[in-house]
Amino acid sequence: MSDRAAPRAAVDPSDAAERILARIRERGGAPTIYDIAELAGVNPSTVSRALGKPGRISAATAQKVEDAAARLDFRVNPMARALQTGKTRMLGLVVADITNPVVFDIVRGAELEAAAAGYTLVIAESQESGVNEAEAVERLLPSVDGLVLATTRMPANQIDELAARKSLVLINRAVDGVPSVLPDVESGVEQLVEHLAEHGHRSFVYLAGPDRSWISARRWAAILAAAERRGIAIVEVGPNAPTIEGGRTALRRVIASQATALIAYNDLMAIGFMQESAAQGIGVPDRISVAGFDDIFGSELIVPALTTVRADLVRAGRQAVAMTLSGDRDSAASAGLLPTSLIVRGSTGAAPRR
Amino acid sequence: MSDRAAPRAAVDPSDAAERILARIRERGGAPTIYDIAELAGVNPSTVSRALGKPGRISAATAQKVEDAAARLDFRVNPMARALQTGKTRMLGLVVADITNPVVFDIVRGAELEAAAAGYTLVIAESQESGVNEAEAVERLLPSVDGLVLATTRMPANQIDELAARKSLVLINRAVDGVPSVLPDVESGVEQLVEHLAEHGHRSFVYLAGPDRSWISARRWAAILAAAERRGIAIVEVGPNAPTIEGGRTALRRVIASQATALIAYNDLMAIGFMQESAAQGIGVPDRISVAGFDDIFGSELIVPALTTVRADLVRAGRQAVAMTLSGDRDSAASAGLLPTSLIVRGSTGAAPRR
DNA sequence: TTGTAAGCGTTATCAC
DNA sequence: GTGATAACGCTTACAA
Repeated sequence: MSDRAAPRAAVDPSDAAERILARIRERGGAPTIYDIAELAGVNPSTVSRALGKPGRISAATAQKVEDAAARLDFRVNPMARALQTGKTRMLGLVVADITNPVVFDIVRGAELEAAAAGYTLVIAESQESGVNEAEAVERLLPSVDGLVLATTRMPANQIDELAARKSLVLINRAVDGVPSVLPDVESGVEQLVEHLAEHGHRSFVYLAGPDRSWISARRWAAILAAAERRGIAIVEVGPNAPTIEGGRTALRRVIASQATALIAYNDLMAIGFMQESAAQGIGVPDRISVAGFDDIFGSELIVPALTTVRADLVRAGRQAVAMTLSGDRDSAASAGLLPTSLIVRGSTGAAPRR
Repeated sequence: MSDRAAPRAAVDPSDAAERILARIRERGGAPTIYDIAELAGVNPSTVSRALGKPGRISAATAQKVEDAAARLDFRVNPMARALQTGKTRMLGLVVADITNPVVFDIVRGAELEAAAAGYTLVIAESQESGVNEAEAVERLLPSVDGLVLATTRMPANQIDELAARKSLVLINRAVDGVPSVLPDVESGVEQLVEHLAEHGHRSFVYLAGPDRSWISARRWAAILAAAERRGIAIVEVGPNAPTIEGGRTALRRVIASQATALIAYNDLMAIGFMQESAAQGIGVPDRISVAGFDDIFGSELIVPALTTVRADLVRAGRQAVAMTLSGDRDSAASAGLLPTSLIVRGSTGAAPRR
């Protein structure tokens, strides 16, 4: 081994590091691969390779580079990398309303999956407005490698256009040719309608969500079909705001229908409806049974606790991100539907006797 | 006016646009300022100026550039801009637990303010773990211009270090020399303790939050002082997980203390405690009064509804982002404390007779 | 007011 | 296996 140090290499390496660190501090920036290259005595391109693709470099050089990088506390500049590669390693997630409990689980799932893949998640809120949503999408688009739209309000053609530009995945919305993560609405609805039918209910109201909500239409279709199959009377009341307030203000119209069971577009509306019922002295479930969708936080706190159709939203978030990253359009079909299940609680019971 | 077109400029401008668009499509990228420059017949730097600093360009040129940009559907590449300027126009927000309702409002406030300032908000979750938090911060750091840490678990020295590197603002945590947004704990606590005292309570329990939670310690200190001032007996029970489960498992220890009023670190714990009380047949507020902090979604749903100390968390989020952007350390002092207020609901009532 | 040219920190394409 | 060099798309002195 040529262990004897070359006489002219007598510079104290830790001194060199100090000198470089001082220079970095002085220019007030972060260390770059040039700094590392200098300290390790190699070319910047070698540093890039050593850090980026471990295989293609000699073990000795790789070690030198890694040591130098650690010594200088180096982190790659994501902007510079993105500029060169065209990949930002960021993902966008657009949701309608961050304060809606339904969204939390989606966000968490997406965050988990994104972080696991080394991606950074950027979240934007549309506040239930299509215009805001389009703006948010435009703002995010140049910075992200892919986009997840949860319960989007955008028209199908806009979505198509978007999908052509970026890897795009939809949650709770189907558009031909665009990958999406969808709950198996039928299965949960079937259980719910069966549960209500068993309790003697022969007349339902569906309290619809917002006007152009794809998923609200989807739920309505499933409920309608299941009710028809059993010869149960059903009407759709709406559209309504998908909020507590939306549920509250619908009370009178629902009661006027003389239905004995209410299925709300989501738990928030069901909760609003129940609050207003309580205020008006209308008994739940004695006078009317109430059910919702989503099983949000709060559904088991309210009295009576809310019967609801739950979907695994954390999984939806994870899956959407995974699909966005794979960029594989065909996986959309193969992904299948997310299972849903009925959670029976106190807000549903026997239909009142005529 | 020299209105007559120069003979050699006879190229159909819309043709030129088509040609450039085709080229862009072919190379599979987004339009750049070079494309605009070509179409508008000016230099790229002029495009940059026209788009970036409207004042410093002739109206005619500015118009040409804007038209060309619109025609090509141009958007600046944030990465390229960031690389040059060192500013990413992104802000990081690190929260302990996205699914904790307290966090929603902070997120929404931060999002609102960031969007208004043209910044993009990047959210990371630490899942209540200091290690995860440090990781998330490191991951975010190179991509953001500033950072907001909500209820951080990081040690003060790490926070100091961070603040030296980036514009940093804390929510619900104070560290010397680092700007922070803090609630006026004393005022809300004073109201709460007074409310309980008026109802005859002479013995309290404070159900503490996590071990190193600065804000839990803060609340305890305020409660302790207010109780002492009135000669009310008080003990701290904990630390506990700041969750429903944390509240549930504390029931026995709280009851054993024979206190007549419980103040929980947050609403989640208070709700957990009440759920377990109900399960054990312990009446709230007949046997023990319960109060929390935060006024989360769900606090008014549970029965009895929860008495709680509310702070304006949306405002906290907004303010934190605004402070991060201003980068003004002194504004920390001038910002003052966020007002808090007591929301009295059914979970607190008269102390049981001895 | 506008053009010229350098540079931000990486990665990719060549050579050697 | 490693070094030189040219991009990536934008901003910004400095010239003109």
